Amino acid sequence: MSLPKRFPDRDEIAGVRIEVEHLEAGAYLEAEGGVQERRRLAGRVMARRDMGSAVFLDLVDRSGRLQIAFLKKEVAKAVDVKLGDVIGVEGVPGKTRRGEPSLFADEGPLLLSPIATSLPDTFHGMTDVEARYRKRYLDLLMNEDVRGDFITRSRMISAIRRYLDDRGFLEVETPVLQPRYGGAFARPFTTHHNELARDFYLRIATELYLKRLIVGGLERVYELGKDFRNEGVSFKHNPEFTMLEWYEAYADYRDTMVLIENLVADVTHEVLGTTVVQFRGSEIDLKAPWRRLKFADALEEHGLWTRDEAELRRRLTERGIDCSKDPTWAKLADHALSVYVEPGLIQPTILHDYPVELSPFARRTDDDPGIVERFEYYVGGMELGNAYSEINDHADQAERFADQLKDRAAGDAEAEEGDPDYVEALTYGMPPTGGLGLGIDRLAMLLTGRDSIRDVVLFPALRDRS
RNA sequence: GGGCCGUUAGCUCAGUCGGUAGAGCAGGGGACUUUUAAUCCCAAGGUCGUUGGUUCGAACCCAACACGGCCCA
Repeated sequence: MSLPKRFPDRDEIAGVRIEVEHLEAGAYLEAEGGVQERRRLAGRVMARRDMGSAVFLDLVDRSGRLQIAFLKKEVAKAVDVKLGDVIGVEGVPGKTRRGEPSLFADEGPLLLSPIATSLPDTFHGMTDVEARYRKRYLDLLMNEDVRGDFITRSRMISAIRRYLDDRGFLEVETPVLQPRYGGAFARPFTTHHNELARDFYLRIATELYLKRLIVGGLERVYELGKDFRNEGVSFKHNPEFTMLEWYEAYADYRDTMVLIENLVADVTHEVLGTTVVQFRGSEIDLKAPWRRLKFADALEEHGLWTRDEAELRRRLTERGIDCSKDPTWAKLADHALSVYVEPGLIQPTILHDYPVELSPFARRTDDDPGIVERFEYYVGGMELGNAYSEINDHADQAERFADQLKDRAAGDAEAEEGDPDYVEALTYGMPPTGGLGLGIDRLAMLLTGRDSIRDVVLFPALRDRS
């Protein structure tokens, strides 16, 4: 026997539920003239209450859950479905005598796809964290809140696209396979192209390609896609993660600050109906404007602002910090920041004016050549992203790459390798440009109130179970 | 990398002092005229994460390993 290949003219369960909301107990949904309305629903059977000559099913689709009532004896006797079957039903919407919104089916359900195994416990759901990640389809099926979180994530992403599209940004796609990697401090994944007989890196950022497009005159571009970093896994790190980068010609980092704080606030309000979120035990308000804090002031608050490498190392070591893996001043300052400053940045904070050593693509400030026009923005003690006024002078950029190579020689494996092809692009001239990156998974954590990136990534990276 | 915790039926969990495996839900069979985790009866369901060790005997004690979680670095 062949099962149906389609179930046309389907209604959404949530919509039917709203339609019957106003009815009295025991009433049916009627159109003008007293004719009973009919609706067609499809979904998964998530509960069954069998009375013998009356059968009740709970049917679940993406939008919600509704009871299906089979009250005619012959029909009820023929209802042969088990928990987890995918069925289609047709009937009259209404409320039972006890007031439960229901679809009253006058014929048996149409089996669309039978379950060949058993669903997890429908009362306790699936709670084993490892099982939830490995069999996400069951997690989504059994846990409505999980389903809701991924719907929230999806809405958030489309709202971000809409926000940028409406402001004249062009969505573009640049290579995932790159002959050189750059645009961030991270170790890459390596792969091999057989025909071209060469290795490629999976991108760690889209930055250098997107800025070539600014050279090319596209003026406002963004890319929303996966980056890959061959690093540890934690509550805020997954080896592949979703990143938004945008570049805006004729803007500087102050313009970018205003754009990002408004984007996050507006997108959050559009998705959640409020700018207030709960995250890791804190109530956080994402509405603009956000607090501004200078990098140097942030470290000075903790008595850690000095440009002297030995002195900074001494102060950190004095406090019990292991600096053995921090070969440069830049690494030490970054370490100090992540230990003493970041965890305290709970309400949205724009940390700006970074030391030049940490920022190989950012333009120097007018006042101090050791400081660059760069900011990172933090919420809930977590970095959401990074932005700067982009270097558009080829000689300056070449010099920064050279400085990075010195750091590399000093033992910093994450320092930039340089990219002569990118420097060449800059020799053709690039308009002054503001650029920004935003960690999409981390923003999704904030909007869903989840503590772990694994709860907002559908299929998080796990070890093999051998 | 370190510490702690966990891993028993498809799922959620018990398992006492080391004496040979239990429940609920799901699945199978049956009863039942409006149920809400419906209820009731019957039968079935297991490589106790893996590998070693101790012991007359190990789900339980010991070691290593695997996977996961939390905390620390």
